[in-house]
Amino acid sequence: MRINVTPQQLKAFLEVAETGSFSEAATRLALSQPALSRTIKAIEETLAIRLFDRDTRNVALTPAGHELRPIALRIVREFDASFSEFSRFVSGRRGRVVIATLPSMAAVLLPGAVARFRDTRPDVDFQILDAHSGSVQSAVAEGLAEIGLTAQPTPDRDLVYRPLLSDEFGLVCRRDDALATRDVVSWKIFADRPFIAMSSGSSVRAITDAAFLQCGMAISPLFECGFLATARALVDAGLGITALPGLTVPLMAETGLVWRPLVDPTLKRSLGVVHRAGATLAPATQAFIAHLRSEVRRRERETIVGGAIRATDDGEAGRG
Amino acid sequence: MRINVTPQQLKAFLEVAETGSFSEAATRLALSQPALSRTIKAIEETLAIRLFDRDTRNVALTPAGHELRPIALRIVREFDASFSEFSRFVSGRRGRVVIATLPSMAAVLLPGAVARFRDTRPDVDFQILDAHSGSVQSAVAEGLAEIGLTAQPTPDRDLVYRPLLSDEFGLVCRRDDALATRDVVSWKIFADRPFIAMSSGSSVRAITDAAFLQCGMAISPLFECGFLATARALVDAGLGITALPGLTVPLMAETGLVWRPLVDPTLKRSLGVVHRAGATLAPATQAFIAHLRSEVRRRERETIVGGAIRATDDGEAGRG
DNA sequence: TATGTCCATGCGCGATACGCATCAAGCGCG
DNA sequence: CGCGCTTGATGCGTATCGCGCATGGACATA
Repeated sequence: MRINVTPQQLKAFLEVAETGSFSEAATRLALSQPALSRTIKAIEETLAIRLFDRDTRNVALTPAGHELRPIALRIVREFDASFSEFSRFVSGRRGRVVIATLPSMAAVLLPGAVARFRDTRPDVDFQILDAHSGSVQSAVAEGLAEIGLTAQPTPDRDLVYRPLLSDEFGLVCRRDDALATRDVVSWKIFADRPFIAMSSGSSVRAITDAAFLQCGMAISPLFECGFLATARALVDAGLGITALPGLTVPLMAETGLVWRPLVDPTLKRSLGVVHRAGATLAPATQAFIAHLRSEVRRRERETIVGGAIRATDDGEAGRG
Repeated sequence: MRINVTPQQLKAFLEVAETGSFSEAATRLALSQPALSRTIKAIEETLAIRLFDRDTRNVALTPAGHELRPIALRIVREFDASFSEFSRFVSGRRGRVVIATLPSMAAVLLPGAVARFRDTRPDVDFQILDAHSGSVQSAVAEGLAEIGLTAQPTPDRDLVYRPLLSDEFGLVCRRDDALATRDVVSWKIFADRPFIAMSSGSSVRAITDAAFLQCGMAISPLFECGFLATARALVDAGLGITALPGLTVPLMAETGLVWRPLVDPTLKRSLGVVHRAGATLAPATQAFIAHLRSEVRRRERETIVGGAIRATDDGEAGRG
């Protein structure tokens, strides 16, 4: 004899109780009548009590049956409700996405991506922790965030990195700067002009340092900024120029600043998703990553359409 | 693949989640480790999502596992609580006993029986409907009461009657009546003395009518009473004498009335339990019927001990 | 009395669940 | 650095279960 009753059996019991007929209940349950007879018998044996007084003509609940009915109803409903709710989680329609991200991603790519994602999945909540690249990595490693959006991290066997987009570095200067009219600018320009650097530990700084090393230049920064807004303000004030990835362009859209590709060398940072190795991601999170990829593809298409858009507008600005 | 998850499986899931080990959980579940591995795998396939990130060294909940845990806990607890409560019903420790009963049983036998029954089963509630014998029968037949305590009913294929005790008829007169000193009295006495009858439809009246018929006497009642208390008061007032079953003696214990067995013929009414044929009785009700039988046996023992007790006291009066 | 309906049961088959034995992968100790 | 222990996964054989089909028995209706 089975030790416990299953929800299936309770549903069978309820169906018989409701219809007052084994045959009818069996039909509704898509089961043969003999099978249902035995199912009820099995429950009765498990519970050690008769649930229906039945002869060939009538089927009626015993007192025990009456007692069981509300219990079975409650359990079956709870069961169904719980698993239908859980299935919403499984399909990614419900959940919480916790993301650690670089400030540039947080400010530029994420808001629109999250907003559009929630258009179709309003019951997915987000928690966004913005931090510099090192902190992003550790937040993911410690489980504070499920995924991180950051530059390619130092190899770590406990972390998985998958690239999302390539972010090309360019010169940022005032609109009235002579450089503003050039199609491209060489990194060597920083030998002649004051350089405003991002602070150590940021992924941008790592790249600019590498660029100068590659060009054989020893550049001493005029300023070191922790925030893009600071760097932007300094450039705007005419104190110098800087090099920033293209992703940050939208942040300067409303200022008088201009972004021009830097060449010799052309440098890109890889931005992508990190998460713990061996840790399954929540369905909503997986869905969001897929959504991010489509967002990136959309951005790339729009960028290709015309250079004009690239410098003055972007996908985000074009949206309500 | 099984269509639905069983509480068993949820318990297995919770055990693994709690112990963080398949082997340990399998031991606690009294299951082999391979069986548990397959159980978890089955749940994951049913829910179409991975619940544990596991390798040979670590077992950790996935986001879906974290999501499922409180759900599983709630369901399992509800399940266990419901069935442990239900088992109290099955064992007769909880429930409601609805009894239709003759007034004499209601007043004499039942109070003590119910009180003692509830000493050991405090969670069994009682509903007692007192009515005359015909009403008792119909109350049971209509399902208003689960069982009836009444005189043997007219045969009815929808009702089952099982005798509980034999209730001998006796004379009821004032203590200062000459009859009070007799050991026994003949029914013929009613030819010479005013007779106070119970109203038609009562089981007592049916017997007294039969007695007079058997003795070839045509007795016209002085009064017809619906209630025993009325008959008692009339006898007490010296307006006549009456014949009542021994069970009603305790009701007269505090009055100046005396009960003496009536002979020629010795008449007894059979009192017992009726219930609907084919209707399973609730466990608490069955237990109460069994308890009633033991109560009756106890009464009979006490009655046998001495006639003195019979006339002036009874089992009920001896109880605090 | 004949017939139809309804629940129970015998029977056989396919699916399931389990334990045993074994495998593959990591960790720890010597 | 390798051996052994531990742990979860998997192949395999067996016992049990759950189901449908066919049938039986009881009752109501005509």
